[in-house]
Amino acid sequence: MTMDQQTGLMSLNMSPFDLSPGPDGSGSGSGPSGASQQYVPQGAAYQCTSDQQPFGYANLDASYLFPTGTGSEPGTYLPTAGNVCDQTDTKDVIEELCPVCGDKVSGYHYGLLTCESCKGFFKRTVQNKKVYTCVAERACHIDKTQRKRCPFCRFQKCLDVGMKLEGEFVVKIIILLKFNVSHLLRKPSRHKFMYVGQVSGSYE
DNA sequence: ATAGCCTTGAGG
DNA sequence: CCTCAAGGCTAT
Repeated sequence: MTMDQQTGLMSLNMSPFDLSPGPDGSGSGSGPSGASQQYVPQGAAYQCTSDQQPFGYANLDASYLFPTGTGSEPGTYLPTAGNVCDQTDTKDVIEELCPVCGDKVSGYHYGLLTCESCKGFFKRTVQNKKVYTCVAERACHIDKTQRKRCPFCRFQKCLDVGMKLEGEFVVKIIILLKFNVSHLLRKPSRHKFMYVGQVSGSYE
């Protein structure tokens, strides 16, 4: 493997790959193309338990998870189809917000409702095999105004909330992760292998 | 590099 | 034919 691949994989592997299926076990790997408006992304990390700060990623903005405000102020997050907290029917009333940065969503992209910029960012990152580094502690706050500041944490958050590509490319990434990256880490992440299991299973 | 807009193609 | 998501294009 080339050095370029290695660094890329290291970058990917630093993200918490907890894309395990939701409680309904619907993690079949079916893509958004086959999804209706009921499509629920598999972003387990963003589901609701009151004490959830999974895996110690402080950049998971708690205000996105557990809104306490009225929802009237800009940037306030309320549950949407992309965030399966005990949903009331706020969807019809409140403009949907990107689970990554809180910007206005433009549709389903890579598995869930996101804004146009995060869609493009995710696309560029994956297609160009971008390798980012975080100058802080991989826990940067990501919102609409600060999303440009740390692409590492932004991409990490994209993965956290459940953005994913479909098809062969993902399988290749998973295989590479499984066979080439785990040994590079002193402490392999169990979450990574949860992800591997889910995705590889869907292609059996 | 980012983000908004446009084009394309697949599926219903 | 319509809708929607992926990818392309381009101004910033």
